[in-house]
Amino acid sequence: MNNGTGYKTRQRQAILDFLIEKKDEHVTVGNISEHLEKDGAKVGVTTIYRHLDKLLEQGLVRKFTVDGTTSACFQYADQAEKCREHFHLKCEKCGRLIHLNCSRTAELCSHIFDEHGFEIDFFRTVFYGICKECAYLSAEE
Amino acid sequence: MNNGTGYKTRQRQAILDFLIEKKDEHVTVGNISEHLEKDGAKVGVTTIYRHLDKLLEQGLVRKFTVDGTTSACFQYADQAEKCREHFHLKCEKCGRLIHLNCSRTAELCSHIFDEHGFEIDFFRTVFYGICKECAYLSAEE
DNA sequence: TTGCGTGCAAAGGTTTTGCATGGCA
DNA sequence: TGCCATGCAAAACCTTTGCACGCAA
Repeated sequence: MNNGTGYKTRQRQAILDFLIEKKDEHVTVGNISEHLEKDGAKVGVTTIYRHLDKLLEQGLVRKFTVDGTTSACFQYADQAEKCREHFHLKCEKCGRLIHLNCSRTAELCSHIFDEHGFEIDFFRTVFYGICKECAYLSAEE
Repeated sequence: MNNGTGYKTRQRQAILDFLIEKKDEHVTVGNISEHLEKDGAKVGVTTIYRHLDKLLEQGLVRKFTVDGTTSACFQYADQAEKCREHFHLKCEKCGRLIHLNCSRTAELCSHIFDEHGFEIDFFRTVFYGICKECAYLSAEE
């Protein structure tokens, strides 16, 4: 049986390494391409897109869109399995991804399912907003 | 003094009418263009983009991006104000957008702000999942 | 008449697809 | 060897810009 990761290739490893290195921030295809080229390990953008699609399916990366930007953002999904049980908050200013471990969200989820008949996809759903630090910084100005 | 609305033209009116008609939904430039063409009141996309930019400046429409979509979404601002108070559920199967008017979500939001210091952007945040109808249909098979 | 509004065509950027070649297993 | 992976080129999109012409005031 295939585990779905396909062949081990230089390209796949380079992309994954970069995503893991930048796991605390989100990166675009442009970022990946640029970085790998500087590293002397150039990978065609087509390949990058195709690997990101696969990683997305496997739940190893998450994909976001950020207002005001043109290209999609990707971020390594650390502890992917655990992330199916909680929500994620994405700060629209600093781009930080916060894992919200809070029983109240689980309750809301059950409520939405029981009363509204809607089953939430934890992996895909992201709360966008402004984090504490960024709110503080902008209030200072 | 200029009120910033510019000349009254057929095109501006047609775009505004459509935005108001669809005030409960997110519409894209493609939606607007398509609709106006079917209506026999075709407006060039360039003009649509330019008007949306102006309406944005005047605060008459809101612009945002939704995960999983390629083009920007716009919504008439009147209704948009109401949409700041509730969450949106998007079915991953049928694509339907549901406005969730439920006090429990407001409570969760206050909780997240008070306890976790994160201010949710209602406008951008969308819950992805499977709606009642689609769950029922797929269970039947 | 004046100057903004309009829309075609073209450009710029992101993402996808076709296809021949390369490389893992 | 048998597939999958790769990457170039081209296509498909979305959005913006340049420019000549149209039209509201």
